[in-house]
Amino acid sequence: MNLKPVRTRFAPSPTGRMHIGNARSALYPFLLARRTGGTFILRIEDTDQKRYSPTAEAELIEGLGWLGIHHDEGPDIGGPFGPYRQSERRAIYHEYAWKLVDLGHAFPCFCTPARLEKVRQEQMKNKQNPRYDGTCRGLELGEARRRVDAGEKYVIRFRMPKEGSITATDLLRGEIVTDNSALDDSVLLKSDGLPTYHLAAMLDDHLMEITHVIRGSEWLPSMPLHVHIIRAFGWDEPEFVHLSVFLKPSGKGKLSKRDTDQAMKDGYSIFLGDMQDLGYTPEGVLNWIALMGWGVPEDDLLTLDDMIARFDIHHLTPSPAAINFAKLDHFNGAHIRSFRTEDLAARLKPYFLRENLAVDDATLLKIVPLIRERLVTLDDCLPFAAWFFRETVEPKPEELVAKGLTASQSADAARKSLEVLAGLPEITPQTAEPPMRALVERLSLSPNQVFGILRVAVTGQTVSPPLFESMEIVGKEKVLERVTRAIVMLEKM
RNA sequence: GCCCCCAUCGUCUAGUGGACCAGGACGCAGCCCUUUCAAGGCUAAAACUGGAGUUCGAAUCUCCAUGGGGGCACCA
Repeated sequence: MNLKPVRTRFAPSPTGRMHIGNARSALYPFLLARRTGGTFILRIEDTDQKRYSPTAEAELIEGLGWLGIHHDEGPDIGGPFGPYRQSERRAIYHEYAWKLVDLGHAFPCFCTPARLEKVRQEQMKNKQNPRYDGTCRGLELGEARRRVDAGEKYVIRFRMPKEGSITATDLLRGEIVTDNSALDDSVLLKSDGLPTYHLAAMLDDHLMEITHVIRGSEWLPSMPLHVHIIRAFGWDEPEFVHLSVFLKPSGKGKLSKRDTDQAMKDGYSIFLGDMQDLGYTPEGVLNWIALMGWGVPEDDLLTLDDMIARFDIHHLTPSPAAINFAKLDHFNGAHIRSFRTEDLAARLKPYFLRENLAVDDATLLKIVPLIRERLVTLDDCLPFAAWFFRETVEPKPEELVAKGLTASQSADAARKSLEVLAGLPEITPQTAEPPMRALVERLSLSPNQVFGILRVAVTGQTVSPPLFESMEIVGKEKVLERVTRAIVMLEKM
């Protein structure tokens, strides 16, 4: 792999919520930049004032920060190639668009949207390809300038050659040859003075000295146009890499609103903003999205640093990938298991606080090792451990009855257990487990039965962290109190 | 309608003409461990879309078909 420092960029348009597709489009260029000791840039492509969403940019930056994908230059931190927000680069686009006119590669166009729409309808009706009909293409430049100066509304279109073909190269797919006759006189500068993506992105990538353009495959069909624009200026084009799209879990089609709604019902989401609430970690999410479209040999449990060390653009795959939430869960759980106790405790704490539980750090630190390997998402700490932070537990009477025993038999087992536990100086796995096992033996019952009764009595639930470890944390006094109460409940049944 | 891209287990993928009766991971099933739930260990089932060609030899190269995806805006 060529390790010359690259300059890459993530160039989202702030129009909606940040999702895993965006995240991956940021991840790969980031990895390439870090891998080569290069530079990763954030550029905001806000040239569509109709679709602009003021909260989107903040969400984008927040999402990147959460994942640990930090940019070296961007609208929030500046840099030598700014501004990094396209709406602030108006003058540049204007200048270069007219430069292209002067070079003969573009022309001003005065056609009204209404007329163009009519032409398009006509063409569709005649089963022709919808495209610009060339009305202003032959306009004399002096005349065109006069009309512009007179204040007439205009756009600037690229003057696409009528003949010949163009060869564009995608790093993952190789050379793609396109007949120019299949290409259109696309608009470069809109009548509001702002550029279209085609002009803005090519210009900025050149001006910001981007060496590798890594973007979604929805841009593949317009790559020939982009290469035309770049060459019209006399520049060399960067390396292009078009990432495959994410498909819905079934693999049939891309994700729709309906699919994302369904995912949310199942406790999943593709939006970064939701994923944190759902208990996903940046490590898990990153690992998940990184491996959709990147074939990493051997171990696939990767941290960001692992990814940087192994990233190779040639191992990206061009085919679409169906998302698989089960795999997200796997990676999330695996990363959680790898966290140090203090780290995991700190990450879990907000989820307890969210439920208004009185978490104290010392207790939390003791709980973490007990629940660590049981967590798939961070908020799974609640069903396992929320009860530790409540004054009392509320066992269901029927759950106190052990399998295969009656209520009074269960009460009896509980009474005998209470005697054993009460006789201990303190309850720890070391002190309590041997005598309790001996008791089980003496009663000719199974550990499952007796420990089950105690589990429900002490934790209030049938599923919990290991029993004796939990008892140690809760403390002898509360354990005896709760077992006593359970006996009363059983006797009343 | 036209243009472009893609195609290996259910899913993500390894594989760049012989080392492939196709490897890994997730999921699924079974077993082991086990006080619940997990985690962990072991085992199993599971794929080269189809057809022509090139070649001594093809998952790998070519063509066609099929399927899937994307695009054809004064949106990105």
